[in-house]
Amino acid sequence: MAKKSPQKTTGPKPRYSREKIVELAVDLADAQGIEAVSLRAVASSLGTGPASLYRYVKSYDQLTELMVDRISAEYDFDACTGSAIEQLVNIAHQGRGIMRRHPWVPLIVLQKQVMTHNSMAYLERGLLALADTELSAAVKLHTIAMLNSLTAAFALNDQKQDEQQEASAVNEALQTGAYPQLLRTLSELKQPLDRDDAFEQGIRTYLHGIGVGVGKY
Amino acid sequence: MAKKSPQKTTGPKPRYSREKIVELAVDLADAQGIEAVSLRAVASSLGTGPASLYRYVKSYDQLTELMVDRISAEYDFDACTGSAIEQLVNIAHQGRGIMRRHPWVPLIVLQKQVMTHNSMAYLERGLLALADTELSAAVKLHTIAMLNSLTAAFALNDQKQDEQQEASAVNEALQTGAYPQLLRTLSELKQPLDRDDAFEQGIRTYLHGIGVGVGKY
DNA sequence: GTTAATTGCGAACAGTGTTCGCGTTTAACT
DNA sequence: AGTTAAACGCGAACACTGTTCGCAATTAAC
Repeated sequence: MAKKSPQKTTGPKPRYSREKIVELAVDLADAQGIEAVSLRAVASSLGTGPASLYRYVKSYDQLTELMVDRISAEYDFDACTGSAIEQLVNIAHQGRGIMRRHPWVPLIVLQKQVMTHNSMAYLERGLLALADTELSAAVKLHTIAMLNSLTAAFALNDQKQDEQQEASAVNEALQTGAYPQLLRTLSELKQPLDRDDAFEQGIRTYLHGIGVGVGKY
Repeated sequence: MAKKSPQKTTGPKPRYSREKIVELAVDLADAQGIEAVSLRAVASSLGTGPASLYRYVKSYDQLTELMVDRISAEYDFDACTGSAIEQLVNIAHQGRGIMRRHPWVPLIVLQKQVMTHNSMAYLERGLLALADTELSAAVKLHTIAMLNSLTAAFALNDQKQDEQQEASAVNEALQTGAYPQLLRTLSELKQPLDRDDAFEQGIRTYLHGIGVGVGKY
């Protein structure tokens, strides 16, 4: 029942480690954005060249998956109590926090099916919350997948909101009168919308619509 | 009231055109994926080098935005009738079809705020559908943005579903007993879920939850 | 005919992920 | 103790990428 050692026989002791590499990559991504995470940058922050990393990581793509897996450890699933909906909302809320701390996460989880331990634990915990519902297996899986995707999509919209630059070309186009509704709506804008509320309400009603809330507790 | 000509005075006539470039780029992306769309590839399918494209396009990023703008012309907004929800569901349904034909679209719209003509027309049409509701301006804008994001997120999940590879490492992990819910749910899977229905229902209940359906018609 | 603006684009630059091959280290097996 | 074989470290190179520069060619206006 050894953990993982087909043979740990010969060869020099590894000078680095997968964990350390992923940690440095995450730090780099948090500090300077995911586009700053190149194998060269990670390797050089480790004091070596890019080729060395391939002893610990199969490809750049795998590195990004491992990065997602690492931050997925930040979930605290013990804190999820209450009804099925309440548990899932809690998970989503935590996810939102995580994606705020690590803005590069949403794009990765949206495009790749990450199947590493912590990501599977996320799935597992979501399914546990749905265990007592009447939903079919297929719907359960779909629900958890969408929970994660929704959180990510929302996080990306937050980012777009923050870095929104009003290009003068857009303003010109608005003045042509081609977009009356848009022009009017923009002029009616007063306060900028509580995005935390909108998120929680969006998640809650989405889950309710799927039928998570039928046999509530 | 000339359209756009500060001066169209001197110089040789352009040999190519922005439209043709974007068209070729879209064709390439449809046929071989967005990763096959490099400036070199587009240029060479045009019979020239990459530097030539910069007379028509500011950057690779702008090219991708123009690509999205081009496929956004495939929306038929005249076909949207009925209540506010019904109109938005129709738009979302069209978006789903578009993103199925052009699988590279979701990732771009999720990460960039595309503000070109056809994309603004999408926004405009969505706001028109919401014009008679009691929603605040901020909520209206947020609703249309989420409509687009939801469609894209769903499309990406479809893609993941299709190209899902069962890595043997994952199966091993399942057999360890660390993920009982996941194991059980996967074994209970019978039919694979009608994703078209799930999409439409998801959109519909999401919109309803926001309050689009209150003053229905 | 001169001038000035615009286009086409080869060449080069700085960057990327990835592979190869060789030297070195280590442990196991004679 | 000597041999063998597996694992590690990593410089060098490869095939790409987006982007910039500079200059020749073209065109229209003065």
